[in-house]
Amino acid sequence: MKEINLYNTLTKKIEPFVANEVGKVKMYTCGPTVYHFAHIGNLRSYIMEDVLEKSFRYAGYDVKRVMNITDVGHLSSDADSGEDKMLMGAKREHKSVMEIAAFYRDAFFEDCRKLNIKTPDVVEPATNCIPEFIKMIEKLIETGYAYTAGGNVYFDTEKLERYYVLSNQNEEELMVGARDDVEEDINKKNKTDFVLWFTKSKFDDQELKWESPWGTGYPGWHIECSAISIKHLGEQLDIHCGGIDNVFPHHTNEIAQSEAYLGHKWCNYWFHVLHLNDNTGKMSKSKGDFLTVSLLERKGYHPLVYRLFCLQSHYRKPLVFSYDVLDNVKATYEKLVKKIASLGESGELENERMAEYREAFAGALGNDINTSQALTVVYDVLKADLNDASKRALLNEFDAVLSLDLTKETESEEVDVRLAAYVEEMIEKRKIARKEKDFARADAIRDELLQKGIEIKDTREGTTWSLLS
RNA sequence: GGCGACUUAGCCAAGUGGUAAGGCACGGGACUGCAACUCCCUGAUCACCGGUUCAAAUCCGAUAGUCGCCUCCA
Repeated sequence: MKEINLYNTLTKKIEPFVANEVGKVKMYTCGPTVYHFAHIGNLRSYIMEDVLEKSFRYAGYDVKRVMNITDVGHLSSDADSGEDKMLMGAKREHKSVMEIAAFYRDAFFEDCRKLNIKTPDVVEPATNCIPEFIKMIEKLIETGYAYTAGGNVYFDTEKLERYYVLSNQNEEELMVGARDDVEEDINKKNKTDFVLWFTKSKFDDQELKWESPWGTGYPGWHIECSAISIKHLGEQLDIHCGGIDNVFPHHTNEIAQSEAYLGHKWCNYWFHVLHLNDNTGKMSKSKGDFLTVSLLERKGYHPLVYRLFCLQSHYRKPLVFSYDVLDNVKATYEKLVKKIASLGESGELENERMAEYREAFAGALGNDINTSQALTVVYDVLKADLNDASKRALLNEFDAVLSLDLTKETESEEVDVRLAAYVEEMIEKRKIARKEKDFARADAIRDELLQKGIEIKDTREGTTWSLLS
């Protein structure tokens, strides 16, 4: 097992990762609220969490990873006035909530597939776990950590010795109206209390409702993650991941309710990915326009170019998106893949000398998932005094974590036979023209092909052609 | 108002006390009818000020700028 050092939001320090159970990592990820497409900022988190998971596996750990799908209860505000995001999505598209959930869940995993993000071992929709939520809330009421008011069930943050474990907030200084569209919920005893179960939502058209001891209603957002994590990973969690914005209140509330419920410490490490910004600030779905993977594809960027864009930076740094930088990364990616493709297969594996690079790569990952440094090791390998077979083998191992399809055989696309024949004929004509030094004609042929989306290149071995994507 | 993060060449970025990795772009060169590809060469004293130290991009303090969170958000 190789050592992994991680920044822990809980302690605000980089510390060596020590699992509860030797060699095993129990990992939980806050999944998407499936009311709309994911934008590339959302996906930055999932890419970096994917790298984290794969880094653990590379280091020799056995990982069990769980992710929820929020398909109910995520309101636009935690106050009772908040509107359910799922319902907003359904109204917007004149569909049922279940249709919306299914559609955007599929879209999310399709984006993940394109970005080589591994699907977690367990993916659990919140609506599958209503009995677990109810069980947990019942115990919290029994033990005095929760109360009912105005028909809803609230968590009583005053009962905790320490509520702000992740962030150094001061209750007196909290501004409830920091966002001006948020109304204060008058049922709460403390302004940091949060809803565990809703029955009195003023939105009577809420489609999804369940029976509960407190009346027909639906669960709050925070309870989902706690209950789903405990359901699949038990009472001890090694690491919990999410976007930085979840530190407060979502993760703070998760800790509050989970530890109140369990009666002991719950999760040792908290991993948070910083945001992707654009030049106007944070990317946000509620701003209107947002960037999606398919939009990048339509603009001619392979999704893995975006993955590389993320890996080039560090997960704990704010990253600013721009097409200029993406163009840069696109060139980097294409050069890198081409260079690797030109490696031969010859030679016996030089395991002794490969060890140095394996260590450097593992060291970069173990250094708080320093992906930028890990990429440098890729370049070091390419320049190393190793035979091609050894280089290939190393890059193949590294790609288990980087997942950039570095060594993937570029499968020759099925090309229409007649098109191929036509292109070959044109190339032959151009060859003759070039021989006769009729370069105007040669260039005309090249332009004609280019207009049809075919690019030709003259190499020492002759002229090659490819379809432009 | 409170809490927190960041600031290294045109851009991305490594660096966790011993005198600045890597990548992309630009420029120069080789190759080429030209172009593309490929190969070679080329650049910074680390936001600013002060301090600690034999030694600081790296530690401490102050200043400035950028950004995030403070119940929509990954």
